[in-house]
Amino acid sequence: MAEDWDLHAVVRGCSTVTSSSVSSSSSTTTAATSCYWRLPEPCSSSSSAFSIFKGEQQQQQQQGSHVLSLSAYPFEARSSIEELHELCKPFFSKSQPLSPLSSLSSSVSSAPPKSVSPTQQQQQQRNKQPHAVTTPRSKRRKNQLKKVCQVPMENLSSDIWAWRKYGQKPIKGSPYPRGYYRCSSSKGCLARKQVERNRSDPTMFIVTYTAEHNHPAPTHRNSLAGSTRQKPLAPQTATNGDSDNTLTKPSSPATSGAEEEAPPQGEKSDSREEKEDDEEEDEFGGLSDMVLTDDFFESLDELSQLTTATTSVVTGDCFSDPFSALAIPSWVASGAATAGGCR
DNA sequence: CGGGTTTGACCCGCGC
DNA sequence: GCGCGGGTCAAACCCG
Repeated sequence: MAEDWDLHAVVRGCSTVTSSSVSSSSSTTTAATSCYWRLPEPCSSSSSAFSIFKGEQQQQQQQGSHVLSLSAYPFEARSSIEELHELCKPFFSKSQPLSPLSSLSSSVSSAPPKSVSPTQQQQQQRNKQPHAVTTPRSKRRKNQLKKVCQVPMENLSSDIWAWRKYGQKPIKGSPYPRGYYRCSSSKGCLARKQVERNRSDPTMFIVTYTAEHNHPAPTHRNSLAGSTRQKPLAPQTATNGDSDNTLTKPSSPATSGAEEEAPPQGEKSDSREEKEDDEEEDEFGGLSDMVLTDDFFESLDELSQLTTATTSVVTGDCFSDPFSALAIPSWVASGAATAGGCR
């Protein structure tokens, strides 16, 4: 299994937004990050949404996803977010009175409230982990609302949360394995994320967020300082013998991959880190709290539908993923930053 | 020692 | 009903 691109590293974000990046519009391919909600049920109109991205995304769109084109640096538009938040209010009430956490699980909870079946009991017994209790396996795949983002390699894993990898699987039809991460900031946090390389565009990664954080974003990315280790290329790569993988990935991609092949940005981010670190705290401290509600996303989704044609770009920028603040390849500094305790 | 990654096994949902 | 594929678990191991 030892896949080529081990997402081993904690995909942790030290994302910070450099003001210089503002200029990046959604149209820039390299820096652009796209996100969209993937709904359990295909939305008939979704296909008309944004066809900004190619390949897989289009496929996903066809599957009923809403695509928001996002700047790689969503937080740039912080002020706009507030505005949008305001704009969204009407939709909030309109869409549904969801309580936090409800939307993501809403689709799940919306399922007929069947009593716990024997199998579920088994599962719950088996699943001792906190999240398992709240998200019985039997339902886990049912109607899960997911947020899918396309993230360029540079921005990969640059979100503010600390993620712990709990699994990796080869995906059929894709040369690249998919890494499974869960939030390690808080034990009870249900947030999960999947990182997968875009087959059609290896430079892009598809990050899928599931569930939401039930805790404030870590003010310091070093909540797990020192835990991220830099994996030695040698040993692992030996097993990477996979033709596919080696082929597509000279060095390893993905989060950790990025870590390994990050050189170009490494130095930059290193220096960048320091100054950005400061920003990071206020940048994310408040923002994440503000934005990270399902209601918000829920309504955003709706909003995106409503405003699709007209304000796609705007919404995109603002609604980029609070989960995955994109900016600094923290992985680059995974060693430096995390080891240094982030400062 | 605490926390992360790796990886094989297990379980479940879904399509046929 | 069956098989496949995906998602999760958890033991083993590694690192700071």
